[in-house]
Amino acid sequence: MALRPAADWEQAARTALTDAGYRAGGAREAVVRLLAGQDCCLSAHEVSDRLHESGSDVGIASIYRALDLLHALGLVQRVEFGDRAARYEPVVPDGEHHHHAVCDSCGRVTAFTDEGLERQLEHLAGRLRHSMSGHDLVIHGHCPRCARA
Amino acid sequence: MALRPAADWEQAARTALTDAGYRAGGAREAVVRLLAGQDCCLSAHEVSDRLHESGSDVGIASIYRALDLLHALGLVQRVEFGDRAARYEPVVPDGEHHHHAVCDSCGRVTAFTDEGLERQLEHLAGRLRHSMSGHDLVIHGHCPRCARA
DNA sequence: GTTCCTGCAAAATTTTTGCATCAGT
DNA sequence: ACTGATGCAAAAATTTTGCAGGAAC
Repeated sequence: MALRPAADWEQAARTALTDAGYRAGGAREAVVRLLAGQDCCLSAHEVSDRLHESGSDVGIASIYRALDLLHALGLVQRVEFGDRAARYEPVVPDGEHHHHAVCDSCGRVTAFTDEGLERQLEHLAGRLRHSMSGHDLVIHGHCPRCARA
Repeated sequence: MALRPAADWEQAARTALTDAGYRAGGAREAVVRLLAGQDCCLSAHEVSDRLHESGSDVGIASIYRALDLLHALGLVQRVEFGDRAARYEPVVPDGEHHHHAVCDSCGRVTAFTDEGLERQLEHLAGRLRHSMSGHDLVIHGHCPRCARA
């Protein structure tokens, strides 16, 4: 299942940041560029590693600050898999939203979408009279490969 | 929405622990007793606070060990709300499963159940050929009280 | 030139582990 | 008695914050 990364999320994020009065520094820029090329979530540590691999020596504090800001602006979603590390992934406005199935054996993460599920969640939020700015569903179990073993 | 706590979860948990060869120590016993009287999730810190309030001076390490063990045995479920603290709640076998809506304003947590959602998740896991030992859905948004403001 | 951004280092939080001691079987 | 359970303290992992220097506007 190839979930395409946000083709123009990068530009949208930059515009949103500028519009909100933020300047274009090197660290935040690098984080935005990295996330834009990503089709699933990354932890702060993973962001740091990848940036260092590509020669961008961005401090971990700046990464956390960038991710916090992007989250506050609704540009990234925060996901937690139960391993005590927050992960972040781009949010495509009006675009597809995906969820994650995590294999408790090998750690493999399978992203998936389901239109019916999204509708059901909207319906649920309505029933609870709870507005919904986002949602985070994680299925735990065993991936096809590990289940066979 | 009064989600009844697991009436006999406490006994079931004790049996499961004994059957798995674990001894009945004071710390784990206290954690099990506290969780049994709980209808929603508690963080390790909250467990510690409540136990100390009721006079049980249980070390935080033992609480984490007890929660880890209960989780490994499938007796408690782990939930994360995005505030970097894992929460734990009893799992009632074959019983209802509930999810959580978290208010990003006031932090209030609303637990809810939805039979249709459960069915849909089973269906989804089947489609992904991913076994499902548990799942964790968190809706973020504003509770009725905060949405009005 | 002012103000925000960045990186380092230190701190705060949450969770895990080592180890000596204690308790359950 | 043997072995697992517990508590303390130290360590580890993740995230946040203070601050001085540098960059964007």
